[in-house]
Amino acid sequence: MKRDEATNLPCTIAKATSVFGDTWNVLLIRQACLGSKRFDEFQDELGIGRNILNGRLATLVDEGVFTKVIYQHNPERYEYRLTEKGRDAWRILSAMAAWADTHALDGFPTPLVYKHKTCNHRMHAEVVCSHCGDELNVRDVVALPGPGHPEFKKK
Amino acid sequence: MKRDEATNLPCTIAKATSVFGDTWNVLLIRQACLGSKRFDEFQDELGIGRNILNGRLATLVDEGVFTKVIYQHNPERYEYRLTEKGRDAWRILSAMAAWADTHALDGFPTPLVYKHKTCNHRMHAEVVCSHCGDELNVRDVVALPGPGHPEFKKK
DNA sequence: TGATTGAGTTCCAATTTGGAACCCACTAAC
DNA sequence: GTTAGTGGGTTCCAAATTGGAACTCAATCA
Repeated sequence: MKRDEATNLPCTIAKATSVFGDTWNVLLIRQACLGSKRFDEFQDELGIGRNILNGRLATLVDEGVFTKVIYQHNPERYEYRLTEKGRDAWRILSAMAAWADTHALDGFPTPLVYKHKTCNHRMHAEVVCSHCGDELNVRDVVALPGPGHPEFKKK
Repeated sequence: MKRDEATNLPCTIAKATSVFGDTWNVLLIRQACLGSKRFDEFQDELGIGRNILNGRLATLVDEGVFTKVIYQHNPERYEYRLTEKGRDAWRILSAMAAWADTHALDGFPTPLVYKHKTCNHRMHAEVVCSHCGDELNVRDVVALPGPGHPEFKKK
């Protein structure tokens, strides 16, 4: 099975991997969340090859994460802006940041800290239950077939 | 620049991509969160090639997401269990699930629903500010150089 | 007139995939 | 006591995907 056929598993996470299961995609979304918009900006900041960059931007536009917006005619120049889908991806990225801060830094100090403008405090992301607001742990969660599951009829 | 050199960017998200920036890694962690432990289980459920599977399991053990635990001598058989680092990755996966549920399903019904055993309710993940508890939006967050940032001295 | 900018595209060599077949140490079944 | 699994890999190879460098093209700048 190829990586992208995995998208067909009856699982929303698998669907998400078509966007997030690629380092460059994640980093591009990160840069965009931090304010980048232009081809060359992405290229300079990430050091990604121009051909690769071009391909990734195209798939992300395809996926609806970015839109191409013309900002100059003659010659035509486009910039890449996050859609709402793309902006919401920030939640995943900040969950990654929080995870890596506690688990992947091996004692090194964190390179980036985040501030929430709304409450004006330094913060990190927390992933909580939409019902009770408690932080999630694997062992407290059960997955059940939903209406779109192939075996849902089995009830 | 190669994908894995991106890990050196002064960014925790970039560090996280060494684990999450790969479809198979994400899917393997997903399966493990749902209960899988053995080589053949992973292989059957995901349809991943045995050679690829072997490589991914090795890197995930290396990254400290899984531990190899012997469960039978003669011949030796190992199973792959999530470490705490791996278990905490569930938060990222469930944030992905929530995102894909609202953005990547194109109106199809969701294949999987989640229940929180603690409060006994159907739920989805929400990503919130650790200080005020409000759901995060990109525009409300600023990133600032932290103690580990190369330009921190610039203050 | 000649450089520069912005956004790509083309080419090619090197790496990474994925599939299939093979291996090895045992155990169970006939 | 031979044959058929089982569990966890490894090897081989062809095909796809990378990444780097060079090239294009239209327009502007000095």
